[in-house]
This record gives sequence, structure tokens and C-alpha cells, in this order.
Amino acid sequence: MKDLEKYIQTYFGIQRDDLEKIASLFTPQKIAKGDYYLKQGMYCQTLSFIRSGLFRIYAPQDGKEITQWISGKDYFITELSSFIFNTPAKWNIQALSDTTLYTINKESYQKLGIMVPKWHELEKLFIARCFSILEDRIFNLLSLSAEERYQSFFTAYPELFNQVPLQYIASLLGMTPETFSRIRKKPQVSDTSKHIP
Amino acid sequence: MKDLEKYIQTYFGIQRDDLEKIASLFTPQKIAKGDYYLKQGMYCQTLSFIRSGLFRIYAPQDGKEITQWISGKDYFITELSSFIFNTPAKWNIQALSDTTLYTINKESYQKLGIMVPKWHELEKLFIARCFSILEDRIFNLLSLSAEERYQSFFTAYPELFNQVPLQYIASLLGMTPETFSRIRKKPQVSDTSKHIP
DNA sequence: CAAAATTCTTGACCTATATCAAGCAAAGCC
DNA sequence: GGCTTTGCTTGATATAGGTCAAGAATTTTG
Repeated sequence: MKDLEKYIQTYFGIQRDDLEKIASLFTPQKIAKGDYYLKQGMYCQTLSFIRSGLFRIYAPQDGKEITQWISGKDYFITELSSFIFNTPAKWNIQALSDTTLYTINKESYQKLGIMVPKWHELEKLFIARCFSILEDRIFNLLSLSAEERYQSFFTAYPELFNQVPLQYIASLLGMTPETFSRIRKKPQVSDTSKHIP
Repeated sequence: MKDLEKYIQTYFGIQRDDLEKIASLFTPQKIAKGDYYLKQGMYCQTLSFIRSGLFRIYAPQDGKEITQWISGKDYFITELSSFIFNTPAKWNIQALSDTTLYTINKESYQKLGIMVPKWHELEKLFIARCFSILEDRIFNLLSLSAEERYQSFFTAYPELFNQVPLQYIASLLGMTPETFSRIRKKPQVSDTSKHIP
């Protein structure tokens, strides 16, 4: 479980012994490609750290599927509001590949706050960072064209483009697969091939 | 400062004595119409509770102003990432009317975590709720038409429509003032006037 | 490895929304 | 109370991006 410990250490900046306490509450889990971590309407009972593989968070709407986000290695996954506030999940969370996780249930999660006094504060900072990322995403949706959103996302997450069906990326950027495909076909500004004689 | 106390009590569910401790760290402040609570590039040093009046959070982009949100009475206001992580502010926060606030500076804010043991946890829950609201907003931007977004926002915040310039609402919904105006002109489904003989 | 299922691309066409421009209405100000 | 500023509406026109449909390319599966 070194990867989880390492992540928490770099991200949360926490003591060695606290770190082991935290990690010991997580248990390994596997979810096969196509299976669900969470289905819409259920009550999310777990929080997980993705060790390997990819998940898609999405919801059906008007006969389409709106992809909200794609999460991979070294990300936490859960439906925050369902997990914390005990509400029915708004999203489906499905494995896009065979995946391995470290998972904690609610009961153990409660213990975290008792065992590690700084836990709530660290978690607060973590969620605040996520909040800020969503704010930026909203700003992009409000102010950028489809092509600019593509560029911005490609710059930030280039590795995703050969790991998941592109239609999902199109959806989370707020465009159709066709528009996505046409943007990709265009010669990109950063493409230097045309300068080679 | 009863309004702040009442808000914290209902929202955070906190003990009477803790409540007073918390409230005592905030000091009253006024910001006149048109003045700024925060300007882009500055380091946000305060967190405030809006007692009265309205603020607009926005950023310039390509010669336009993108309104990110409008906040009023009983909302907290700050730039979370700037305040917590000490980064330059991405947004401007401007008073749309004469406003009164209860404000806490960083130093006193640090004390909150010490004085009220549950503070970090409560704050975590609060930010988690904000996170969830942003998620919903993204879903709306990804899945709804301009008119549907208008309806959804109008249902949620009808009182805003006669308190702030409508162009700001248009902007935060991701449409131009012209489109906004045209949507408003259309007979609304919920408009029953046509049934009166 | 072939068949089936997905995913991606491409073209033709369409429509929601943007842009530009002008006039009108309301609000703030000496 | 007129003048100025700011905000809203409306029309004409343009365009980014959507839709539909078909085919090509992958990937998955028995």
C-alpha cells in the first residue's frame, strides 16, 4: 500500500505514524472493466483511492450520457455528496478498464477523524482544492470555444487521449463526438510537422 | 450579530457557547456600491458573511467580463483558493449595492480551528456542499440548452431577477444578454395568463 | 481468426446562439 | 427636471456546433 501512503504524504503532508494508521483502514479491491463502482440512486458507502485503471463518472440525460469526469491512478473516487450527506447518488461510476483500488467504508472513515486529529483539516484542504478545480472548469465552459476547451484539456491531460473512448472526453468538454473529431482533424498550432521541408 | 449566529447554528449545527466564540471573531464591515471586496491578482486575506447587499464574482476574458456567481445575504464570500492556499486571486469581487458584512481576517480564522475543535469538520462539510453545487452547475452547462438553464436558474433564484443587472445573470448562465432577453420575451410554460378568458 | 460490436470519421444539412447595430427605457446625477 | 449613463430589447445576419446518416477503422469476443 506504499502508493497510497506516498500519495497522502506528498499531498497531505502528514506524519509517518499517522500515515500508517490511515493506510491501514483501507482495504484492496478490484473492479473489472464495465462493472460499476456506484450506480445512480444508490447510497455511496465507500471512498476509494485508485491504484490502477480508469473510471468514468456520468449520468444519463435525455437519452444521452453526460460524462462528468474521468478519474485514474492516484485519484480518490467517491460521490462526495452521497457519501458525506447520505443522499442518493446522482452519478454512475463505471470502470473503463480492469481496476485496483484501496477502499474505506463509512465506519472506518469515521474513525479517521478520531485517530488522526488533523484529518478533518487535511480533508477540508483537499476538498477546497477540488472546489477550485471545478470553478476553473466552469470558467472554461463559460468563456472558451469548443476548440479552446479541447486544447486546454489536451494540455492538462494528454495521457487520457489514448486510454479512453474519445466520445467520453467530448462529452465532459461539452461537445458532440463529431465536433470533437473535427477539431482533432484540424492542424494544431503546436504541430510543427509543417515546418519540416 | 444575531444573523450570523443564527446562520451558523442552523447550517453548522453548533453549540451555543461555541457559536458566540465564533461570532466574536468577526467584525462588521461596509462596502459601498461599486467598490471591490477583492481584485484579481491580489491575495485574499479575509472571509466574510454577507449581512445585506449583493456581490458579483467575475473575471475579464477577451474584452468581456465573465460573471462566475452572484452572492447575497446569508452567503459567505471569499476567494477560497486565494484565502486558503495563498495564491493570487483569479476573480474580482465587486459590490452591486451598498453592502454590510461580518468579516474575519486570516489570523482570527486560524484561531477558529483552535478555539472550536469541530470547526475544521464543519468547514469541510460546508465546502463539500459547495463542491456539490458546482458539480450540478457543470452538469447543467453540459446538458441543458440556454433556455433550460434560464428556467432552472429562475426557479432556484427568482429574487435575483429584480435586484441585479440581467446581463450578469446571462453571463453566469453562459449566454449573451441578447439571448437572455429573447428567452424572457417568449411566453413561459408556467405563465397561466393565456388561460384566463 | 473471423464475426460482431464499438468507436471514430466524414459529408450534407440545420439550428441555436452569437454578433452587430440601432433604438428605447430606466436609473443615477448635477 | 433635463442630461448622461447604463442597461434592455429588437431586427438582420452570421456562424459554431449540432444532427443525421453512412462508411471506415478499431476493438472485443466466441
